[in-house]
Order: sequence, then structure tokens, then C-alpha cells
Amino acid sequence: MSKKRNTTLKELSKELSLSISTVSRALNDHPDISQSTKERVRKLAKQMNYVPNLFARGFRSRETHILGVIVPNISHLFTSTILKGILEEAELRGYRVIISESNNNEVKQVEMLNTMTQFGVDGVLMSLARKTTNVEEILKILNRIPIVLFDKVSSKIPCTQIVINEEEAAFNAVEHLIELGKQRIAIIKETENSYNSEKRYAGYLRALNQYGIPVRDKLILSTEDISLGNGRRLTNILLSMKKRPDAIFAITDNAAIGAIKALHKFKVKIPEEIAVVGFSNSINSTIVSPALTTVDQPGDKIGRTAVRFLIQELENPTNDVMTKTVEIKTSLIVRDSSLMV
Amino acid sequence: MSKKRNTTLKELSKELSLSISTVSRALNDHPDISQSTKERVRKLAKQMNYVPNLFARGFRSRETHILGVIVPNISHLFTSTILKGILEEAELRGYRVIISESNNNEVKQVEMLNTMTQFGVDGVLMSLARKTTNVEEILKILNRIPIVLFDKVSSKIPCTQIVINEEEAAFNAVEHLIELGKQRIAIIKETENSYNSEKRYAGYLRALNQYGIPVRDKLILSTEDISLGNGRRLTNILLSMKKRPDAIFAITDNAAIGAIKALHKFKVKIPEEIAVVGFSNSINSTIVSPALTTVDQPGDKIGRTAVRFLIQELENPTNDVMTKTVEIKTSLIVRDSSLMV
DNA sequence: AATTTCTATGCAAACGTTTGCACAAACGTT
DNA sequence: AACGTTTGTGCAAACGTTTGCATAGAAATT
Repeated sequence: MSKKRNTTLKELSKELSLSISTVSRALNDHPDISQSTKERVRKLAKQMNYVPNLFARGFRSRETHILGVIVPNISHLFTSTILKGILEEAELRGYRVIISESNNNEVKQVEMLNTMTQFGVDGVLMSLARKTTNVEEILKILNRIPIVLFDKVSSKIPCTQIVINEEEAAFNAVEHLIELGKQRIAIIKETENSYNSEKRYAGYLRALNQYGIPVRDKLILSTEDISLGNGRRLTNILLSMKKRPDAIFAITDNAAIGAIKALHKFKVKIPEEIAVVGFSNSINSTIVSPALTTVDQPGDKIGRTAVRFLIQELENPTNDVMTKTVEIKTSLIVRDSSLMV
Repeated sequence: MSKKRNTTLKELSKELSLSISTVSRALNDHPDISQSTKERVRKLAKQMNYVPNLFARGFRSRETHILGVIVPNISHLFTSTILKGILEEAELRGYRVIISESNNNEVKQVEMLNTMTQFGVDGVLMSLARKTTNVEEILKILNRIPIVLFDKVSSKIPCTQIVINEEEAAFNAVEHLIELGKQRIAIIKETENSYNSEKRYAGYLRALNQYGIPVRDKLILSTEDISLGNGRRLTNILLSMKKRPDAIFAITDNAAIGAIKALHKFKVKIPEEIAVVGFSNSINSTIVSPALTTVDQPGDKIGRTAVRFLIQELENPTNDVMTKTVEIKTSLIVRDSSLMV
């Protein structure tokens, strides 16, 4: 169990009666070294189970080939799907990944960012904590190492940002409802202006405008915490109106499922009386009945793209720090909650 | 953007007209150093934003304070809950965490294990890939660094193993059904003898025996892939019997939800005619209707416990590698699918 | 006053790797 | 035969930290 030391270059060189540098070069396939020597070295290295000490290497070259990832909450399906993409793409490109959680705590987020740079990660992938307002510290760190934001991003931080095309996705969802013949389309969104909520709301408005449907304030409901419970609560409010909506667009699946539960309780027919569309394509959307029409966000693609852009920056360093937004396409998955036959 | 070098001990020492060693000791609170010097050093260190180069440190001390984690699939709620626990506990104890996915691929699993040790992690937390049979490579690595297994474990690997008390959890679930007055309790389990499935099946058998209920082969159904679809399919088989069961215990929530869907289709009353119990307490279990009675597995506790045991081993190294199984308690969450009034 | 003990500090080696430079040996060219 | 070129190898420094040992000066003891 005690940590046996690994074979080192020195040991190899002694065994082969070569210098350390020759052995090092041989293993790194340096052109100066003769073929025969290379083969001898490689053979013995394999035999003696040599593995380079990455610490010594990283220590010298100041490159660790480690990427840091900071997310608000790892046990969230969408997040872990993104992480999956990150892990896969990083591995493919020879990088290792350290993951941390900010727990939606801004202070902790900066702390993690600091220990990660201290640790020597080559770059950081980050999804911002909710209500991140003080970006100063982050900007400081951005001066030292490249950061790529994904999912929860902020225009205040000048760097590459990978997001889904929230606005268009919402537009498509609402357009779909309009094409069903719905005219009084309610939206359930977040109160505080998170990037996502804002964009989705914008898409909602654009769809209504484009199709010449009046925007009715009464049908625009907001909540601090966009949860299943609140989806249900707000739907109850909608049902108590004298003129009920004929469709509900909830900006998260959970809220949409809450809506369905509420509609169920009051025996409202879905989608005939009121159609429902959510956002995320979480597993639950297929479990609820009727199955929920929702926007599929390709999480792993976001992850992969983020890694790709970060590595691109790492390997072609430039000094101009600038905002660059990359939008990942989504698709609308139509299910029973908006399927009119 | 270009990687500015960090402040080093050398720079601090020059500024303070002290030697590097004195500065180092001052920062590490060595008793040899006078209070006044310590304060001077600390002050400047803070001012110049000094952070120790962890690579140089780890390189020298051969301790990285990094734990490696290998899981079959990160985007699985239970897994990511465990990861959450691991991250929290590790952070609390000053360790960082590198996560990798084996994708249930045995070869890749060993590969990851190798690159992790090469990288210099102090220890590894691992949940085994499905059908892990060739443990030889793993045993080799176990000789070099400590490993703690969790969730998907194997008795062939002599190390600490953190699992939930599968058998007892299943026993409690079935006992609960018996107490409802159910007598013909079917089980939906896995064909291949995975650790989890086997234990849960054992709990089922023990409960029946203890209450003197005959075990009927016809009510014991197995499937390769314990999915929602297969839960539905097997339930259809149960419904086609001349003597139907009066309860179904599915060893995963997904299979249980499949069962509920099937029962729904045939208008079987849940739980009056047939009660259903699942296993996992996944989010879906509250979304399906009726809400599913299920076994809650405290994922974060598993994660925290695993970290605790690993660090314990790291900090008190012993040479005796031995199996030690730690069981985490579960609890049965009773919901509508088995709630008889 | 001479000695010992203590306190605070500095020197230098070590960790394993990479790499600029030097340099022998072998070869090719006049 | 003398010179330049190429090829393969080795020397030694560097990265930033920790730490055993040495030591200078102060304080305490004789």
C-alpha cells in the first residue's frame, strides 16, 4: 500500500548507460536520437513500467493539461449531461478535468476559481452561479488564464460563451403553439432577470408579435424560484381567470409539469383546452402524462463545444480578450401535451 | 491572456532581504521563525498575491491532495448525487477531485485508473463498470495506491467498500407490502447477477420467508436491461396470468414506473388491486401518478463516507489490504402507489 | 569571562523533467 | 590532408518548493 516510487529517467539511463537527456529525448521521439537508441529506450521503459512524472513535467513546462470546471450544482441532469460532454471531449484531446461546485454561491465561486488557478489548471470552463453580480474578481482571474462560460453566462465577462439559442428555442416553442391555433398563450417565467429567462421571454414576445397576437400582461406570470410547486401555483391563478389561456409556455420542464398537475386536478383537457410546452427535455417530461412537449437542449454538445473553444484558445493564445457568443441549436420535441390530431 | 508567472518565494525573499527558506518556513508557520518576521512575510505575501505553486510542492512531497473518481456514467441522478457528496467532503478536507467516466467499459476503466495513478492522485474512489470481471489489473494498481469502492462494488477486490444496505432495504420494502395485506408479491429484477440485484432479491426472499409466504416462481421475473420499457413488458406478462399478483416490487424506479404505466393502461387500480414499490427515489417517482413508493438511497452520504474512509487510509497508511464493507442505511418513502387508507 | 544553550536565519541539496548548448565522431567535400 | 557538415550524445541549468544541517548572534549559565 505504501507509495512505491515510480521508475525515473535516471534509473532508465543508468540501466542503459545513456544520459538522462538522451533517454528523455528518445521517449519524446526527438529527431536527434538514432532509431536504434530510441528502440532500446522504449523497450526498457516499457519493461520497467516507466511513466513520466506529470508533476515534474507540469512543474517545468508550466502546462498541466488540466481543465477546471465550475458548475452551480452537479446533481442536475442538464448539468451532468454537459459534464459528460466535457469529460469526453477533454479526454479525447488529452486533457484531464477537475470539477467543482459553486452551490450557486458567488463567494465560493470565486474561491474555487482561485484555488483552481493556484493549482495550475490551463483554463477554466464555468457556468455562473445564480445572481452573479460582482464580476470584478472574475475579470482579474481572466487576466491570468482563459475562461470559457457555458449555459449560465454573463455579457459582463469578456470571453467565449457557449449557450443554447434560448431566444430562438422559445420562439419555436411559441410558434408551435400558435400554429396549433392557440391565441391566448400564457408564459411562466422567472422574476429576476436571469439570462436564460430573459431570452426565453424575448422569444415568446417575438413570436406573438410576428403573428400579430396581442401581448396580454395578465398572461405573463413570474416567480422567484421556477419550481414544480410554483408552476402549479401560477397555473391555479391562470385557471381562476374569467378568460382562461388556451396554452401555457413554461420556461422550465418542472414548472410545466407543475402546470400539468394543476390542470389535471381541475380536469382541464390537455391539449384541447390548454396545451402545455416546457423547456429542457428532462426525463420527467416523458414520465408525466400527458407527455410533455419541450425544447431539447443538447447538453453534451454544449460541453464538447466549450472544451473545443477553450483548448483552441489555450493552443493559440492571443492577447485580445473579447466576448464571443456561440449558440447551440435546440430542437422542439412535440409530445402529447401539445399534440392536436 | 498570456500566462503571467506567479509570485515566487524567491521574489518575496528578495523583496524582504531574507532567504528563500526563511520565507518558506514563515509561510508554513514553522516554530523556528520569529513572530515579527512571520508577520512581515505574510503581509508582503498577501500584498504580492503570492500563491504556492502546488506543482512544485506536489512534485517534491509526492503528495498531490487529489482524489480520482471513476464512475460508469456521470449523467445519472444517483451517481451525480454521490459525486456531490464526494466533492463537498473532499473540499472540506482540502482535497481536490478529478472525475472520469468509464462508460461501463471495463477496458476504459483500467485505462482511466492507470492515467490517474500516473497523474499522481493520492487515492481513487470508484464505482465499477457493469460486468467487471477481470479484476487483475485493478489489483495491480491497488498495490500502488488506495482504492475505495462505492455503489457498484466487488468482493474480488480487497478494499473498503461503501454500499447501501441493499438486502435490508429490499426486505423493508417487501415487508411494507406484506403489512398492507399483500400476499402475491411479484418481483422484477435483473437477469445477470449484479451485486445490487442479487442483494435486493435476497431481501425479497427473506421477507417472504420470515412471514411464511410461499415463494412462487411465476412471480419472479427477470430482464437483462432493467428499464422502463422492460418494466412495462414484464408487467403485461403478470397481468396475463390467471392469478394476478397483488403487488409488484421492482428493483429500480424506472422499472416500477414502467409497471405503473402498464397497470394504468389496463385500468388496474393502484394500490387497491396491485400495489407498486420501486427503488432509488428518483425524481420521477414523484412525477408519475400515482406517486411511487420507493427506497431512498442517500447518495451524498455514500459519497461523503467514501471520501472519509479513503482519506483515513491515506493519512494512516497500513500495509494490510483487506475487504471492509460499510453499509449505509436507506429509508422507505411511502407514497400513493402503496398507500392503503 | 568563558562556556553552553537557545533563537532565528541562511545554505544547499533534492525532487524528475526538459532543453540550449557543447562537442566528439563520422562522413563528405574540396 | 584539411576542412566543413551532419549525427548522436552528454552536460548542466532551470522550474519552485521543502528541509536537514550549519551558523551567527543573543541570552543564559557557570
